[in-house]
Amino acid sequence: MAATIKDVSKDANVSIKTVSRVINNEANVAEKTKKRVLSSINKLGFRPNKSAQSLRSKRSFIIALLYDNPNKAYLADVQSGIFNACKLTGYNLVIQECDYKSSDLKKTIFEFVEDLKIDGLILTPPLSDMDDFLEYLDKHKIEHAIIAPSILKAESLYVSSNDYEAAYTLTSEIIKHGHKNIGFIKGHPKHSASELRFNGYTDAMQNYGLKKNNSWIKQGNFSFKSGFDAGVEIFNSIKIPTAIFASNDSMAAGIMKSAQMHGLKIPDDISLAGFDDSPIAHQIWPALTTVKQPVEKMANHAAKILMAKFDGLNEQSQPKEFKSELIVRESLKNLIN
Amino acid sequence: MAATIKDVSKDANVSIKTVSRVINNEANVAEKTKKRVLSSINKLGFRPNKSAQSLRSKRSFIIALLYDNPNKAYLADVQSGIFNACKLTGYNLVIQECDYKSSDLKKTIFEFVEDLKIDGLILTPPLSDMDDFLEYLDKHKIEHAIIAPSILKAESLYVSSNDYEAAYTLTSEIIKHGHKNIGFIKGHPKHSASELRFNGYTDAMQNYGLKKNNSWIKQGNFSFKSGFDAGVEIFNSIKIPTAIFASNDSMAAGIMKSAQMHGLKIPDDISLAGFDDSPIAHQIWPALTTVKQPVEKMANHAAKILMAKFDGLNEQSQPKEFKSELIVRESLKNLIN
DNA sequence: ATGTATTTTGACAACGATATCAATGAGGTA
DNA sequence: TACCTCATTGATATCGTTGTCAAAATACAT
Repeated sequence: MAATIKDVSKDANVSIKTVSRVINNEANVAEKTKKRVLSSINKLGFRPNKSAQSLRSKRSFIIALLYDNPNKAYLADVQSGIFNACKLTGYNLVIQECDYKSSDLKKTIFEFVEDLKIDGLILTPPLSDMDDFLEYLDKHKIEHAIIAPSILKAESLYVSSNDYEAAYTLTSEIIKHGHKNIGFIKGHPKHSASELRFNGYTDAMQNYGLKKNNSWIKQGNFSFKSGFDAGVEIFNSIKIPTAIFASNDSMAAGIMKSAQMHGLKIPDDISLAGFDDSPIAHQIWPALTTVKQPVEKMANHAAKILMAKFDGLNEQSQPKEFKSELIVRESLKNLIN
Repeated sequence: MAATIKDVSKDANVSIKTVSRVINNEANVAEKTKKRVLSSINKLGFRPNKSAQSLRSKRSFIIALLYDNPNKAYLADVQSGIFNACKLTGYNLVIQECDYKSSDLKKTIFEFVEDLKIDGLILTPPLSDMDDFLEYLDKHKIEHAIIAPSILKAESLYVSSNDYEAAYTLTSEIIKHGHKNIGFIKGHPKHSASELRFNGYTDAMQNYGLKKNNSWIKQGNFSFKSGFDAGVEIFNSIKIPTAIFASNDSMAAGIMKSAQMHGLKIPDDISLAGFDDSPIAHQIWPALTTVKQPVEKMANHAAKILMAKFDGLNEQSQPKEFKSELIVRESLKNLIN
């Protein structure tokens, strides 16, 4: 039978309350007492009963990851980052898939949080940008950390990446390779990253004095198929660009496939660039020039600042922006010389 | 403030115990009483406090998914299948990444299960085949359902797919396309599927009177890189096969990349086949001939039979074998005529 | 009508922690 | 010594359920 506080208290010859104090690292326990209690805890292999803790103290040491049908690799990275943060602190992770369009999203999540006494949530796009949902969480004092929100509110916990800059840099890189006719595939309209990336592209084009051609700019939704379809449209048009920048790698892979089916060689006939550095970026040939986002690290940090908040630690609580890294691979042709 | 059993019992004018009986669907509650209680529950919006339930009854209505660094798409599918099963029953899902090589795997999982009062586990390969771990779970009466174990024990809960048959069928299909020189890339040695798939290949070759060539048979580990490396080796050898069957799609994609870098055209110079129908199978060009496993359905069923067991339902509890589906795409050339 | 079996119900303890608040002890001051 | 303060400790109530077991109500047989 597992040991209880009572057992420990007897063994250490103190009251159960004192043991509780030690467990919870409360102030005002004499050093000597604390040592004695800790050694009893160790000796008996005592681990607090989480249900009882949770019942009394209304917290569970569980955090939840909320997501809506994201890219699988992205989800796995996020999850892994959070999980590793949890391992350090002893928190557990439950996952909750949800439908951001559902009318009872709020109710579902509220009950989920209440029932499990979830200590806090981690939100991924597109939930990260649902203002009324975020407001609802605030109103009901449901703690949460947001991954990649579009609006960075100082008072909220979030991690973000420099999507705009990275897209600007990547576009510049394409231009520096001598390209002037550059198409763009937009991402999912509900993901804030889509707009940021598009803006990065737009501003770079403008600053280098290049003109955008609207027939080379297509709306996608981050899926392979949407990239493929966009590719088909573009390649069937009268004049095709020399390079296409897709807002993520899946769509870039879709374009690559449509190009290849169209008899176009990459990068000789058309250069491509993606975003995210998902596995597919280097699993196709030629490998994609792309931008690597430290997704796992971001998620890890999101979890850390969330949990730090529970423990009243504030030092780490600053929102943090993570830098992306440009990865130049074979899919981009140098037109100069 | 959320309503408690006490509130309901007052409202329905019964004892709290009777309310508890209704909540738990226990026998021997008069129909009339039950109705009255249910309507009070509804009226007050009562939801049982899980911490209290868990504390008293030692169950949590939580199941856990255990995995060790699998393919990301596979993980996402498994997770999604389980999650959908949970949604129907009101269970929650917590995920636990673990290291199958770790020496304190047992201890970690035991404490995890005890602390959270986890009702049951779902195991994915390679954990599905760790006999001493499974024995340990049995010994400590930790309920679990196993996805794709190699040894199908009648007394345990599992779901499996027909890897052997599917590999046999796919190999036959390759042979029927006129191929005689067929290479094979083995999967991760700790995953039982690896052996089954290899056996399917071996037996098909034998039954069609074809000889295996050991320099075309390479050990991989299901990763893209291991496929790539195997491809490099094979394509650098003096004589190359006309087709290669890789035990999964990632490795097949790896081979494809190495082939393309080697200047080989697919399927004209070399035919390829994979296994799993992961996203990459159709995101590359030419798309891979492969075998589609109903991973999500399998995981869904695993979760269902596990939860059915908790509720004493046995009807659904039969282990179930799921059938894979052959998907012929462009990566396989017909050599006949 | 009576006794017996069975169904239905409720009073109260228990699960294992934390919260409240009062009691104790140590240290300092007059 | 007597008094006060503040750190340390413990007795007991409490969180919201389910488990135990006995009482009450009902059904059934004689």
